[in-house]
Amino acid sequence: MLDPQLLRNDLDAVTRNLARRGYQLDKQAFADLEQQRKALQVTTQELQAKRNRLSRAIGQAKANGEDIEPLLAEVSRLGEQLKQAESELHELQGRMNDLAMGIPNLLADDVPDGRDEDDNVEVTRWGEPRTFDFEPKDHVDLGENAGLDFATAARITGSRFVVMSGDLARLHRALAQFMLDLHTGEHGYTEMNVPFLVNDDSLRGTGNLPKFGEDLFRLEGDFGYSLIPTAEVPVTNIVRESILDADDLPLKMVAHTPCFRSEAGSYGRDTRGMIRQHQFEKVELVQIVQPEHSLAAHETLTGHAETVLQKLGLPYRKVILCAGDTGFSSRKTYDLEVWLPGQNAYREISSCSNFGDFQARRMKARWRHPDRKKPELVHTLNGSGLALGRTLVAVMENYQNADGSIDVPAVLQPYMGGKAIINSAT
RNA sequence: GGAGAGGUGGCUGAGUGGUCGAAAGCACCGGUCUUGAAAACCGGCGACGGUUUACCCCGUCCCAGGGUUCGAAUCCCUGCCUCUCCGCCA
Repeated sequence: MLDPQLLRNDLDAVTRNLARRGYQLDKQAFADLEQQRKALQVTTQELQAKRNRLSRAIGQAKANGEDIEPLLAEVSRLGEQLKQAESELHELQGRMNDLAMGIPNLLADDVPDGRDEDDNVEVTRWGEPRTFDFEPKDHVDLGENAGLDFATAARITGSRFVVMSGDLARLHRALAQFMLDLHTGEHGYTEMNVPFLVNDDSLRGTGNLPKFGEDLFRLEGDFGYSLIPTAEVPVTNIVRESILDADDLPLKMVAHTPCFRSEAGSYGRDTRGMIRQHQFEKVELVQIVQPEHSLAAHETLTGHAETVLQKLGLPYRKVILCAGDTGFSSRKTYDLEVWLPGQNAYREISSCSNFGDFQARRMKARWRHPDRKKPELVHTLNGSGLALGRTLVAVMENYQNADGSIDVPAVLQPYMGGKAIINSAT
């Protein structure tokens, strides 16, 4: 949510910034609502003040044994009027809140202009895509008889699921272990294990609701819960409705969770293989920081995700998302795109965002500045470190041999019982 | 699933219809004292919103949402959560 003061006092600047995303804020409608709100709130509060005064007078008169009938008569006339004003105000505030909850975050100044992913700007590139002396396969072909089974998953559940088995299942697990150990051991994150089902307040807090409900899997029945689309939701909401001390910050948390996405609206995209699944796993980095540190934290957090790729020896590039491609809640986002020989392209494997105070305001997540009295909003950030399914794909495709076997990257071998190669015919 | 108890400020915890936004303690902040610190003493100390240059003032908030009443932390209803006992269960 944006700062309501900013919406009132600098509506033009807000509108201009949002327009960069292609979001059109109806300035006039908002200004009209705001004017109504102001008038209605003032009269309502005046009525309330009068009611309170008279009620106190009744209490005193009663205590003194005086006649309270005249006072009762006066206050009874207020009742209907007040009830009316209160419910109108309530309704109006609800409408304004709904409107505010649907407005995306303001973009950081250095976010480049652009409409969609084609306008994202490359920042850096790491590693050289390997040149093969044979025609490299993609992970689907490589996994065909080696432990990636899409047909069985389709029978068990449906499309966009996979069954992994044997060494590939273990490699997938090894990746998770490796990433968790790296982030906890070298990057200073605390490992968290969190619920995979969340309530609507949490989803509103991170910005998945009210606008993106169709992307979620929602439970039927009495529980109004949804499957998490990312660990960002439960982990960030750890600080919802709390006031943190300055020395609690920064909070750096890492969690390995499954992620569930309906992928509504992406029918026909990436239908082959493991790139876009309804269920995948991810190691997620989340930071809760003091506002003045979020810019720097965004860079280091992205660096932590990059370190995973570097240690795995996977070529990648880092891009900054353009205005039109930056997510609803984000001020600024870097994507890491890993090289996939099977697609002959760089594909997203991590997304690292700075949300500023946008999520914090929705969550009422605050901290106390040691020199200032009032609680202030924290800043939140997160990034994939990394998406496991896609990392498995990247390892398979980048480390494949002509005979279809796959070398195990050195850093993963300890997690594979020392195995240096899998899917070997011999 | 059954029975019972309870959810009050950063924390503990009093408060069962009328100046209660709420006693007290802890924590925290300022001051006195001290070479310094501690202790002691004095004072301050909730959040959000409206109005305002500011002070003031006003409103809302005692889990959430409804209701009763001139007036609700206090009474009623619904939901959520916590604890205890029993049952069941990985």
